[in-house]
Amino acid sequence: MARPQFTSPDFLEAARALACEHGPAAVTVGAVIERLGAPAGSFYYRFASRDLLLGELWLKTVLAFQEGFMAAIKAGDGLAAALHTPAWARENLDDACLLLLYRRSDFVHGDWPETLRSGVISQEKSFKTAVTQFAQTTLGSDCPNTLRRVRFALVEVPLAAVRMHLECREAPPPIADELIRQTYEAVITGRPEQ
Amino acid sequence: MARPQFTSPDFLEAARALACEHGPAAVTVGAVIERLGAPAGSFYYRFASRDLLLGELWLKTVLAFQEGFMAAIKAGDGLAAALHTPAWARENLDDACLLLLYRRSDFVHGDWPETLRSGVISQEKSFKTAVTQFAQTTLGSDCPNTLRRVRFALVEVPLAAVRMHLECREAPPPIADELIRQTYEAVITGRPEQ
DNA sequence: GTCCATTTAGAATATTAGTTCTAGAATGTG
DNA sequence: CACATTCTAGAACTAATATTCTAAATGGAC
Repeated sequence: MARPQFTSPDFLEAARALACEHGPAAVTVGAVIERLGAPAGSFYYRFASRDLLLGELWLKTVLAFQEGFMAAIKAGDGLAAALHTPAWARENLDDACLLLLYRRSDFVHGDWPETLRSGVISQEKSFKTAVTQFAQTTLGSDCPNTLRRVRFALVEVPLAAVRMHLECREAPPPIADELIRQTYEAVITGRPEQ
Repeated sequence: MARPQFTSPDFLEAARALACEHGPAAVTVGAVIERLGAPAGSFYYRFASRDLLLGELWLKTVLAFQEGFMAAIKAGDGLAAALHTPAWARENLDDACLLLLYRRSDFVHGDWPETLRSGVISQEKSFKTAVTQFAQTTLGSDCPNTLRRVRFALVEVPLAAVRMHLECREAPPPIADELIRQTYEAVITGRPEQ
């Protein structure tokens, strides 16, 4: 059998480079194969479609990100979970640009390919249950407003604090962590009952 | 002279509707003229290019948003400026979806058309000087970290608090304001010196 | 060495979208 | 009632992109 010259990871890596430099829209099949010097046939031998490539790229990246977040939140350490965003972004600048600067729908519009659907659903689910569990055990409630509060402090604010730096392709500076921490204390620690 | 049947505002309005429902990428010339029942020629009689249409749409919307923000910040009321985002989003749900859910570069990639460039530059400039002035007069400093802090509390956090609701095309609920206020107090009011 | 699955190779095809072009209709003005 | 200007009309053109297809090269197994 012929020796594989262009493997799936090769294509994913090329796609990642293009996505974090110019956004997911720049990840055209043409651009990917040109970057790799591969023919179109080799690409379609590995991936049934462009959607599948971008879907795999996104899913792989979000799962890598979520790993540390889930560990912290399951340990009951909400502040560590909030600070995971800048920390992970520093360690994985390219992946962070790709994941945190764009929306999931920029990678896959509409319906996800059958193959990836279960992966995305389980990713969403495990995230939601972890947040709910944290709200319940740490704040003693999982009413909508408490969940909203947790999501704000653990997800939205860290993302907001980090975004402008990622837009310059720079690692988030220490002030980002400080802002996240202060917000966390005001919004979560400050009111453990409501 | 022939009576105008399809005016510039007509095209802008159709583009706005498409953009806030399906994102700026869905604003194709074909979709716009189909929505209006206009021929392609009429569109290009009003707009030199698709870029110009999307550029005008974005600029018009951002200026409408900025109006209230600038009024509050120039009055020295930082909290009011921060709360302007959810307030404006409630009053202008469609415009908010368009403006706050996407990035400027989703509307115009790369260079802006000559006609709009000065408008965009002056918009950026007036925003920056207002923020700097606020930092100086209210916090007594305009060092990078103070500016970062102000930008966080007045722009990034309000945006983060509002985004998930806009994604469902819903008005931000009161809890959004509460989170913005608590963050503002922790990050700005709480430390008027550093 | 022949055979076969694997993989490369890239030309051909299809679709979508932006833009241009030419012809003609509408309407205020002289 | 011409006539010039403004605008409509939509076919035609161009470029980019995803995808398919057929042929051939590769390299291990028998």
